[in-house]
Amino acid sequence: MDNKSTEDYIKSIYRLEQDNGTALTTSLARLLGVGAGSVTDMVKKLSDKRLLHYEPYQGAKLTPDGKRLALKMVRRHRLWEMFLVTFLNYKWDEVHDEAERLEHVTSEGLEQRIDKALGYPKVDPHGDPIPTAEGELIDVSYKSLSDCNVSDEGVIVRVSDDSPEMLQLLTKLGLGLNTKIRISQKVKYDGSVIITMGGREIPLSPVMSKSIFINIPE
Amino acid sequence: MDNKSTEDYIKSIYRLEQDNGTALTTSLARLLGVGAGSVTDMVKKLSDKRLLHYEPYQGAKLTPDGKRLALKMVRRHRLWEMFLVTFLNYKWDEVHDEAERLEHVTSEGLEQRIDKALGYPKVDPHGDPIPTAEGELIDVSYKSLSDCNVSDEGVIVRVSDDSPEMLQLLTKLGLGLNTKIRISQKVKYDGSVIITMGGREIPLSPVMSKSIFINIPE
DNA sequence: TAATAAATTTAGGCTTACCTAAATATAAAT
DNA sequence: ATTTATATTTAGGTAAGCCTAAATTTATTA
Ligand SMILES: [Mn+2]
Ligand SMILES: [Mn+2]
Ligand SMILES: [Mn+2]
Ligand SMILES: [Mn+2]
Repeated sequence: MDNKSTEDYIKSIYRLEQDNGTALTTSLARLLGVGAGSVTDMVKKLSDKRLLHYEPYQGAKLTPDGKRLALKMVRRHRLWEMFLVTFLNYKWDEVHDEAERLEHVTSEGLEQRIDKALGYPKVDPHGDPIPTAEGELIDVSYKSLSDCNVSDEGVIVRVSDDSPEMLQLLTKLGLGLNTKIRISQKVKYDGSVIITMGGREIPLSPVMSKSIFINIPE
Repeated sequence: MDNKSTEDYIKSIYRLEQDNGTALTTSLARLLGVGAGSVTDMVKKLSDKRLLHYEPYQGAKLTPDGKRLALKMVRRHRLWEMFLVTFLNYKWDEVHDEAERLEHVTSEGLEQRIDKALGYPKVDPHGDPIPTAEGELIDVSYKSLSDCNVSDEGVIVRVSDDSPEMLQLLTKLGLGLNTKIRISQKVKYDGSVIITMGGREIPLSPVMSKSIFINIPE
């Protein structure tokens, strides 16, 4: 009945299920940093608790209860990230690990007070939407730079938050949420994308350009 | 190697050792809400980790390492309490349980930022001193109302924080930190203490008067 | 001092969340 | 259709942190 493990498993399963339709054992093991055998064990337990459906060899899918829990944890994680940035002067590359721990010791009341103190924010410091208290997640599917075409223009509305190093690099380049940029060239040779921002040309690697999302006004 | 248990044991041992010179098994068990046998187990493990000295039947005493850890946890606990009151509008009777959980997921950096955001506070919302980052605890030994004499006068500087109910009652009576009061009568019959505060007379039970501390200017 | 009571430790068990290695199932390649 | 490779599950174990009940030690009282 450990909170932390259950909650982290459910969050990871949620993510994998969103991306791939199902959460396979090995992907989960990699994401959680545990052995495959451990995952099989745990997934069975979570299935007993009716947080997910488990079909041997086919992976896991969350039940409504599981999804509710996942969204609650995502909400707490993102609220904490926002809170740390807003009230404690954290940078956007420093908040993930802290939130990863704080999310598990957050009461209903604490969640509400953080939400209120922040003025009920809609997105976290990386532009990821914050699920509502009722578990609604507004699915904003922005285009990543690698999916854009030359001369597309817009503001950065979201960046992938899985690498602090990448976030630091963006900061160094002067790129952040709300930065206005334009796609000036797509390099076929290596998949790079070259953008212009305030007159400067900035080349971005394929991985980088998959991690940055912009909103293009029609 | 769980953090939470280790840290809560060490904190409790610290408290018992301060009060009684040693932390006996049964007191610890009562304080932590576990069985006596469990305490014996755990105390041996903590002894192996050199956080305390354990003499069978004689109880436990913290080593310097143990004391350092205890003070670190007390510091984090009290900083969190102060933070919740100052930034999230918690009342003084609502912060203890939250802090009890948050203290275990607090990195060095988070501790520092909370400290800074609060302007390096010296005491928590109950008037308890906050140990410094270096582990210094200024020992302020104020007199409890039950130790005062009739016509003693001063301001409330500390209240015991182990009962939310009691804290709520104080609030209802209009008593808080910095409230100026005077001892108007000591009732021998039942051990009550009657105080005056802003003209009003307020009777306080023996337990209550042992829980309120004032500073009497010479 | 001997008997009794209270506190403490020991012994045997349980659950959770891990691990590793062996067995098995599924998918890919010949 | 086999063989081979990969993914997954099973089996057997471990360490924490807890429990209860029995044994033992220490303290109290007669
Ligand atoms: Mn987490
Ligand atoms: Mn984020
Ligand atoms: Mn605690
Ligand atoms: Mn306090």
